[in-house]
Amino acid sequence: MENRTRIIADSFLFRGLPEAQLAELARIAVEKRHGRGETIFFEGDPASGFYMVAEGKVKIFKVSMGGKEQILHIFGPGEPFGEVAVFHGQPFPANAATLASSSLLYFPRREFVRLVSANPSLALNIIAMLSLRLRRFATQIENLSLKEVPGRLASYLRYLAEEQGRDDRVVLDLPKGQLASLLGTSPETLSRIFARMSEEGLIRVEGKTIHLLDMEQIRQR
Amino acid sequence: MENRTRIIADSFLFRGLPEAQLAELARIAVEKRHGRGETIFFEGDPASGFYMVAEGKVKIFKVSMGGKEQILHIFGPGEPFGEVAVFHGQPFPANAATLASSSLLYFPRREFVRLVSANPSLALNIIAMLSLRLRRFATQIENLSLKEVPGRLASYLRYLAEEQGRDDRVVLDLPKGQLASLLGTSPETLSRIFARMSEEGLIRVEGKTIHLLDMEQIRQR
DNA sequence: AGATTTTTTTGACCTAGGTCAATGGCAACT
DNA sequence: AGTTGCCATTGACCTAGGTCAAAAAAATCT
Repeated sequence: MENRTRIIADSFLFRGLPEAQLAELARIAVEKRHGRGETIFFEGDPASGFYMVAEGKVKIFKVSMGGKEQILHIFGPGEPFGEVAVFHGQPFPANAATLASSSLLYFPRREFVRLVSANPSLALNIIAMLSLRLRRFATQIENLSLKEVPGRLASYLRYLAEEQGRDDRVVLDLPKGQLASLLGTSPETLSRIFARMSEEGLIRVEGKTIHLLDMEQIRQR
Repeated sequence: MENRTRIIADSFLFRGLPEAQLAELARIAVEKRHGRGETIFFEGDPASGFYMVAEGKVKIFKVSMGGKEQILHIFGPGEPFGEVAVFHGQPFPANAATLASSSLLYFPRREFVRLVSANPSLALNIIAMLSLRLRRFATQIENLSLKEVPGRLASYLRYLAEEQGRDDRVVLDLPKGQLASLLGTSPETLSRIFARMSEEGLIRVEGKTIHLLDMEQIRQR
C-alpha cells in the first residue's frame, strides 16, 4: 500500500471507511512539505480545506497582541487539523505551524463535506475525535486557571509518562520554549521551575530526558 | 404541543429529527426539578444519561484542591450537557450545578446511543454543537492565557452586547461572584476592575446593568 | 573543527492579582 | 421594621511569575 494511503486508512478519523472511499480520499489528497518552523496557515485565513499530518509535528496556536504564544494543540502523524473550520465554512480560528519538518496531506473542502453526509461511520469517528479534544481543552482550562505552573508541568509530565509507557523517566517531545508556550508560561519561568524541582529531588534533568525521581510528590502538584 | 416536546423539538441538538423520534424522546425523557444552587452531578460520577435544560440555568465547573471554582460552560434552555461523557461511557469530567432554580430533562444513555447510530442528521447536529463548543473553549484558553483580567471582562461584555443585541448597555446574567469564576479570577479582583473601568469612564455600573460608555476603548483591552 | 544562530539558564527587578479581614448593601423572611 | 444571611466592595499585604538583560550552552551550518 502506498504511504499516504496507509496514513489515511490507519488514522483515527478515517478508520473503518470502505476501501473505495479510502482510495478516493488518497486520490484527492494533496501532499505538502514544510520545513521546521514554517507557518501552514494564519488565524483568519479562509478554510478551503483541512490537513492531516503524515509525518512530523504541527502546533495550533494563538498569539496575543504583545506577541506571546499559547499553544492549543500539538498534532502528530495520523491526526487531522483544521477540520472544524472547514465544517462550518468559517475562517481558521488559530494559527498552524510546523514544530519539525513535516509532510502533510491536504483535503479540499468539497470532497470532505460530501463524504461526511454520505457516511454515518465517518460522522461517528468525527464525534469521537471532537469529544476527545473537548476533554483535553477542559483539562487545559482547568490547568491554566486552577493550577500554578509547577502543577501544570507535573500534569504534562504525567501525560508524557502515560504516553511513553514508563514511570521512571520521560523524553520531552518538544523544545522547552515551546513547552512553556503550551503550559501558558514563559521560558524563563519554566527553566526556574525545572531547577527548583531538581533541587527538591523530584526530578533530574538530562537534556531532553527527565528522570522522575518521586512520582508521588510530582502527583501532589 | 406539550411543553417538554417543544423544548426538545426546538433544540439545536434534536432539530430536524422525524416526528416519531421526537415523540419517542419526549416519552423517555424524565423531568427533574432543582432549586437554585443545587448540584446535579459531581466530577467522576458515572454518566448513565445526559441532560437538557428546559428552564433555568446550569453551570459546568471544575474545582481546585483549594476550593477555587472555574466555570467551563453556562447552559440555558434548550442546551444539552453531559452528552460527551455519555457518548464515551466515561464518568463526568466536571461538576454541574444550577445557577437558578431549573427544570431539566434527563435522557438515559441507552436510548440516546441507539438514536445517534440510527440517525445521520442527529450525528451532524452533534458535530455542529461540539464544534461550537470547541471554538468557545479555544477562546476561553486564549483569554485565560493571553489576556489579563480587564481584557477577559471586556471580552465577556462584548459577548453579552452581541447576545443582547445592543451596544449601549448590557445586563449581567449572573452574580458577579460567578462571573469572576467564569473569567478565572476572584470576586475581589473583579470588583476592583469594575471600579477602575468606571473611574476611567469606560463603563457605568448600575447593579446588574452595565452601561458601555466607550466600546472602542473596551475593545482595545 | 570553527563559526553562527538558536535555545536555555541565571540574575535583578517589578507588577498583576491573589488572600485575608473588615465593612457595607441588599434581599428574603418573620 | 427588624433580623438573618448573602453578596459586593474596600483596604492592606504578599507572592507567583512576568520582563529585560546578559551569560552559558546547544544545535546548526560551512
